[in-house]
Amino acid sequence: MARLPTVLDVGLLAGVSRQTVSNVLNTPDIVRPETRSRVEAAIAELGYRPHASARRLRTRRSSTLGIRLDPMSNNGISGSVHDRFLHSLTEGADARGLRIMLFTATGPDDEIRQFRRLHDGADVDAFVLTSTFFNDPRTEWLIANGIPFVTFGRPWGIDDMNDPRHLWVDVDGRSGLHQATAALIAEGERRVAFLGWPSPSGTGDDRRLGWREAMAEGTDLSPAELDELQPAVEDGVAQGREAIRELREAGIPFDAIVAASDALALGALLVVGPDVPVIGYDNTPVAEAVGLSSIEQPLEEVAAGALELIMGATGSSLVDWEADPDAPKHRLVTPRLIQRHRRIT
Amino acid sequence: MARLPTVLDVGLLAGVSRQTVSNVLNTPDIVRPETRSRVEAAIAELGYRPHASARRLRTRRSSTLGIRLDPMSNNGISGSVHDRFLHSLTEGADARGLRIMLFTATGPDDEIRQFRRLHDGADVDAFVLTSTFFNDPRTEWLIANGIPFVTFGRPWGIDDMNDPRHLWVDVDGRSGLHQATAALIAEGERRVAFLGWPSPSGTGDDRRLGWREAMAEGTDLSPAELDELQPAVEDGVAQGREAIRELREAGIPFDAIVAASDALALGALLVVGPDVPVIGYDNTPVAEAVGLSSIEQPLEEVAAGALELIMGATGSSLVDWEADPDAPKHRLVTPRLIQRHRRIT
DNA sequence: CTTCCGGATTTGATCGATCAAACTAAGATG
DNA sequence: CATCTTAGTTTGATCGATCAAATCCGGAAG
Repeated sequence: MARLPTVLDVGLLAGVSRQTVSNVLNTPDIVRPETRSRVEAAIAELGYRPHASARRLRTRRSSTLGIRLDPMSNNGISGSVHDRFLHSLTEGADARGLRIMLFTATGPDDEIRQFRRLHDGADVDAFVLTSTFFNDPRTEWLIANGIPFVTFGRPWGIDDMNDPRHLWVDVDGRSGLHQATAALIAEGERRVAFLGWPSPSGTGDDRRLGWREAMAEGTDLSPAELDELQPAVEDGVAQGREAIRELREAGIPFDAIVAASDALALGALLVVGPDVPVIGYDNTPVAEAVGLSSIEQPLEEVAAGALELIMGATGSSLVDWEADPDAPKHRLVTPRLIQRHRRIT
Repeated sequence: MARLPTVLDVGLLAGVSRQTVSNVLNTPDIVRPETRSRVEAAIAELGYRPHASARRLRTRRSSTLGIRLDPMSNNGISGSVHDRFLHSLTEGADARGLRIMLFTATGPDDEIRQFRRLHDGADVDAFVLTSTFFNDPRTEWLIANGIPFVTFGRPWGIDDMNDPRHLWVDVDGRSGLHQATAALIAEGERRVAFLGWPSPSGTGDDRRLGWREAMAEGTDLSPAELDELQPAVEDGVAQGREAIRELREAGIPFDAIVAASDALALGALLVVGPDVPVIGYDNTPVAEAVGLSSIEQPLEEVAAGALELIMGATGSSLVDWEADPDAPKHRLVTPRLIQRHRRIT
């Protein structure tokens, strides 16, 4: 195979220098229109493609975002969330001329090792983190090392959610649970239980709060009664099933259930039978398949928001925070309730 | 932040030249052990990381594989297959010092455009393709342009499945359906229907064949009777439901169903009730959640196989086929049946 | 008519690594 | 003792692009 054409070849054909070709590619507005079109014709004729590595070496920018592929999350049910987010992110990145590079890690420490490797090797400019948790060492490390990143998930446990060095996008789970709970109350249910995760869990506590608020607004249950109606277990179908079974055996009556995840909701479904309404969270394929109502997260919007925060509204290079301190630093998007009718007993 | 250390800095500290540092990194065996450990100490002390782009520019190798992120496949149910494959692939790649770069495309033509962009830009060395289909233009183009690739899926519709220029790994769906069908026959079922996809479909026809063979071996049904028992519809829960409904309305009796996908199987489940056994394909989270028996594809093995075919048993650079014409060119792995008991009516 | 200005373009240097060839020193060979 | 070999290491050139500074040129200003 012949050598691929370079800026020099294009320049020779168009009768200009390499730099002018480079200018046509990067700063077209400073090139005379006539020259520009001549260069563009030459590019097309030769089928020229810029050599990404050469450009990266010189500019010290990779135009690539790194993202860790989650370890097959728990039961696989909510894996579709990460999957959908990743897909939207890749599409949005493509549209901006960015690339997405994947990696895996065995835990937070290993992930930090990967951060260093990929960043120092100039493989990626910035990282997108998912599943943030309390006192996440990853974000601390990235901030300390001045490496740009954006998280899908709020900086739970940090005093200042508005730290300008920590960009984040998140879904307002509190609103989601509020919607779900309010919808059940509107249908006449009174004792709506919340099947959630053990505290502290940023996401879990936030969702629980939405439920409590809706209950306080729409029912006359006392705080003590609410406390009884909020079993907390690790995520999973089996765990959800057991939790609801125990709630029932403890003699605590409930009319309906809202859950922190579809996996928990499914576990609940397997216990309560068709007459007790259950609402899940994440709107996974499983929820759709069994006819489970669920909260849909607008992941396209989350992905678009992540890109906007880190690369600007339409840019393909990092936003310079020093220069533009007023740029937005986070975004909270609102999920919505998807109502379905049941197909499982 | 200070400038990152380079090979030169490491060499200065260790008292050797840049090239010796490079040799320690790439061909350690030609460096005197004593020198090597001195260099390694310097590397550790400075926290040196090779600049990936510089290396790529010089070597013309990116040590990166490109893979298209599938457009949210059909109903999202079987999306988990691609997801799991991608995960295994990324882990295997990490272990070899390779990276995975994602991209999306709106269709085969657009995907070919991306191939050219990523390959000419030296972003990736090779591609991993999924979901191959009849007369796939992508593989033709890649072969014509001499770009290395491996497919997850056989080259359906091509005369020569052993074309050494087309590396592939696939799961033996025929064996999977044979297992499922034989298991049902062993349990005493006789009229086992096959709910599949319209022909021609490489994967679909292959799976159907496994069913027919098992039926021919284990029952006395005539070919004409079998023809009646194989409805074919596009993939999807609704389509599966309708197909089985029509089969029933047509007055064609059946005792059990094997399906070409979990989505179709789930559709069937919604019609037949708890007494008719149904077996799906892909062992998705949905199957697990509703207690649907299904065929599990060993995706770790598929991913490992893909890497081995293209990079050699443990290598991190492309296998040179000219030099080693006897290297394996494809691999067929066997799936296995997962038996469950039903949770849906 | 000369000088200055600014837009358009070109030239020289550089990013960080590896390749290819040259060099060095110690041991083997005749 | 001079020459050859070879393992180990160094030097010069290069990959393809962009940055920074220099050059060119036509028109406005004095």
